[in-house]
Amino acid sequence: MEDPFPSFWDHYASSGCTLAEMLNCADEKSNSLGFMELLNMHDSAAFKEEEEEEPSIVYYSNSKLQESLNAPQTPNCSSISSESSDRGVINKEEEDGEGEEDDNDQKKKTSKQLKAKKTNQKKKREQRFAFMTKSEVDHLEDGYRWRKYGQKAVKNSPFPRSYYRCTNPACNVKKRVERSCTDPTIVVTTYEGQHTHPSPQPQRPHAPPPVFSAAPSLANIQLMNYSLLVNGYMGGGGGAQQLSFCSQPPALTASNGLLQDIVPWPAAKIEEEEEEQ
DNA sequence: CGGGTTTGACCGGCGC
DNA sequence: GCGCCGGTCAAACCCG
Repeated sequence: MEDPFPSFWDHYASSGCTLAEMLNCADEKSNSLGFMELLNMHDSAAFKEEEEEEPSIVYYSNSKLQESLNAPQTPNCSSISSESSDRGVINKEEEDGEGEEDDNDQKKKTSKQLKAKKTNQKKKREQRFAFMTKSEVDHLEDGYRWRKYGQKAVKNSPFPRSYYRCTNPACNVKKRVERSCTDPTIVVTTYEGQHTHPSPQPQRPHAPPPVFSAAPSLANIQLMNYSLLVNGYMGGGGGAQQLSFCSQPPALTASNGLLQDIVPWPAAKIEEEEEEQ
């Protein structure tokens, strides 16, 4: 089969940068394109159609890669703001200001109901983007600070799903973290929304110069999915399902830093696990 | 003491 | 209508 998405990896191969660096480079470009945005801009029209259903998934195979992404992955995106506005976000003060109850319990209930209404009105979801990483830790460092606000058991999965929210009060980006039910080493991270602030963590000093003008598309990056997703790796439990893949791995070599970490998922392992089930 | 995590409860959506 | 499930809240707790 042909590689339908050669451009990104072509750029990559000639850049001498790590994948994360390339993504970060893009983030630093004048257009303020970041990791998330780069991914989201893939066929944006189609993505918008899908954004309220399932996120797209990118698969990274090594925690090192993830660690290396500790630069903004969910960057500022002014173009999204219009979308946010039509989400009908309710000003909290406005909502809460409808009268103060003396009774705490009633207050509590009222507040919960209001919140429920809020979430209801907020039904239009933010742009979501999911990717998979092979990592031992659930919560991967991505340069932003997150506060865990919930954890739920997931049906058809022995692993709970954790809910995180960006600690910046002005930023309503959320992310969900769960492990693949079929392989505990796979962490599925789903981002929702766009950060409205820069990453609190300093950029790495040796950030390389931009090396490509054309931002990689989601499809490009999904090249990394190639072996995992062929096998329908997410199983039934994960929430993330718009799996796509490319039959051919990008022409990666082990010579470019993190790239060596992007290894094809061992099909044999998957087969083993399927036999176990 | 402030910030983050845990955890049980609650709510809405959805399928039957 | 009912039950299941995902998502969220918030009090209690933990930790540096």
